[in-house]
Amino acid sequence: MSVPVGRSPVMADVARLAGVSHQTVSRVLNGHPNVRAETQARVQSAIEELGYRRNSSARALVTRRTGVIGVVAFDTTHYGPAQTLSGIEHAARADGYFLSVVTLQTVTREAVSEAMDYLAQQSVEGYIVIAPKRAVVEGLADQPAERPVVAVEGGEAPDLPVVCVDQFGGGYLATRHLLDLGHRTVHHIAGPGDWLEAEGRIAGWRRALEEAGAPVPDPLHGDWRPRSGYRIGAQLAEEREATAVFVANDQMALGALRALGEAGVRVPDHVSVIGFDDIPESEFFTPPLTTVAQDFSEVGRRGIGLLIDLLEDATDTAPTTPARSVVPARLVTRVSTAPACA
Amino acid sequence: MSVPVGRSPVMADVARLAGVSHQTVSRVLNGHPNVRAETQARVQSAIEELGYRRNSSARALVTRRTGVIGVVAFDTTHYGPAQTLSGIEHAARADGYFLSVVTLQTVTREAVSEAMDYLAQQSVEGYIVIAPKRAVVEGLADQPAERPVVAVEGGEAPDLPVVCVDQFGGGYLATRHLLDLGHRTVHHIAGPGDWLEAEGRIAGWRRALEEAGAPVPDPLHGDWRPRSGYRIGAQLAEEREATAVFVANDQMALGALRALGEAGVRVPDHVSVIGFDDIPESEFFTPPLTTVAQDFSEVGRRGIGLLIDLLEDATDTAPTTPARSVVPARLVTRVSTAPACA
DNA sequence: CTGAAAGCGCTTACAG
DNA sequence: CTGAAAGCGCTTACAG
Repeated sequence: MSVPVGRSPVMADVARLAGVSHQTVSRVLNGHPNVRAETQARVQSAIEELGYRRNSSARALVTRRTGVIGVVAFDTTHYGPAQTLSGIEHAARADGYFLSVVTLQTVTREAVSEAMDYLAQQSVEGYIVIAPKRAVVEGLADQPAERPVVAVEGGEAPDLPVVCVDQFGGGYLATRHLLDLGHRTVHHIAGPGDWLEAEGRIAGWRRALEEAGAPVPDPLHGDWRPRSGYRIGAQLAEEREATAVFVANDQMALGALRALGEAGVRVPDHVSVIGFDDIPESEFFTPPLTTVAQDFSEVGRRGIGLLIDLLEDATDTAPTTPARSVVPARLVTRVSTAPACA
Repeated sequence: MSVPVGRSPVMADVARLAGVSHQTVSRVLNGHPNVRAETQARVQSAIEELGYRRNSSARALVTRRTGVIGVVAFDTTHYGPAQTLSGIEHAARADGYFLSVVTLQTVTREAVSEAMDYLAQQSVEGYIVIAPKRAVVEGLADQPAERPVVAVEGGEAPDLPVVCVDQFGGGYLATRHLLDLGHRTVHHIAGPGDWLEAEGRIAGWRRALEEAGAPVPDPLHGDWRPRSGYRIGAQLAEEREATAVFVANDQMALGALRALGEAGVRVPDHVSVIGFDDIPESEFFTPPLTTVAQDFSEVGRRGIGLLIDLLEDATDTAPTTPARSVVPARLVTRVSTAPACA
């Protein structure tokens, strides 16, 4: 054995065993064409015999590429962000990149820039930031940004490449569905005002209403959690005005469904309810929830695709307008929506 | 400016600006004590002026430490794993480590060892593997394992340090709760047979039943998803035998609740149902679900703690028995369980 | 097709 | 308290 015990083998060990120089080993490892087939085979078997593995730090030091993408996500009892993260990871790995992840508890501009700073210590090549709030996106645009950044779920970010689901289209779709069912108007339990997804869904809802010449009630803001949907649902039940409610996510819809049920309001007989997200549970709500599905995996894929383009594009000509990719939303019809009572 | 445009500053640039050698800069950066306060201040301000950031690859090359922990998680529409990952991340960052994450679609021995291989390319210092199936844990023990590995959710792993929630205790708690309510016995909708969590919960359930001298029905296996709970719930409703059902997770409990409701079986009047996980939705199920909560953040924290101990322990004396840390489960009483009808 | 030389940007002994 | 020297393990021109 030419490798001392207790030390992992280095390129020179492989070279010695194969009877070549370490440059030749490097060539083989990097798929360089100018290596004789026989030499290549000898090197390969030396690599396997030794269980050699290239030192990534040494390689990164000279190539100036770490192959690491930094991801800023946030702490989630929510379905969407978790799915998005997973989509990002799969896409990154398929392209041979590594993912270094920081998850945030609070979604503030400061927390995000702190997270990016932390990741910078690890020499990430670029960032994917899940940026669901306006302040975060704006903070992102302010960053010195020596590395490319792609915002995911970032609404219409000012100066950043963005991938997001078509929240506006989803809100429009949901509302249109209810109007088509003959409802005079549609009430809206919205997300918190500073979330871009909430904004987009509100805008789509409003547009559909306006197009139809329907009255536009004030949106009622929850905090995404079931409890807030419950509270607002109870209020709606008491007012006895709404016949159709578009809820900005399935968790709040669950709460609303429960409040309605407790108040003796039957869904969909008395009131139609539609959600947003299509979480795995919503099919088994009481009643099974009509909702709007988002393709989170696709969002992840496109986000990584965009970032890698930025990373690998030789054409370093700064694009006049940053790329922007919008994934369509899709209506999932179940039984919580029905025609308006005549 | 002593730094050419277009190149990020290196230690030598800082040294030049501060009028010292680059070793002194290194000392300041590493908090080495023997640096004159005045020198240190000069170096610090040079660092800030230049916006200098240490090259992590160069550093890792010589220290042989990357500060990166590899995490193998799996694709999750499930609540628990996502929370666990988040707990791991926070704990790691608090200790100054980075997390490189691979998420798996399929939980097989091969997929896990492939993922670990992928992470090895990045020179991770150790691994945290979320290993919820027996085959995975066993595969882990077989690994060459040049780096420390901690299994999370790994039941009673043969030869690995493990952190997990007390599934047995949780199953026992749930069953005991139902027996204490006067039920003659408790039926069990279990998870898939090859999942360690499912096994642990079954064992706890069985023990509670046996201790009470209650009959032990066959456990009915679902696949964790709502639909399987629905199917089994419908079957139970038809048989009209069960008065109390312990369901191995909240998602299946949701399905069961729905099937029971459709069959006209009232919960908890006719049948009591208890779940496991305490997902955010379960409080708003119909009816709100009594369940068993797991502290996923604590699992993540302990997992990282264990791994870092392994990484940093100077006392390299191989412990005779690998560490094992069990996080208790906790009963959350809501309204889906009630005393047995007399 | 292959090897000798230089260098990436740090840290670690070793002097002083 | 501080600096000159060596070296971590690779890749990249440069020769041949």
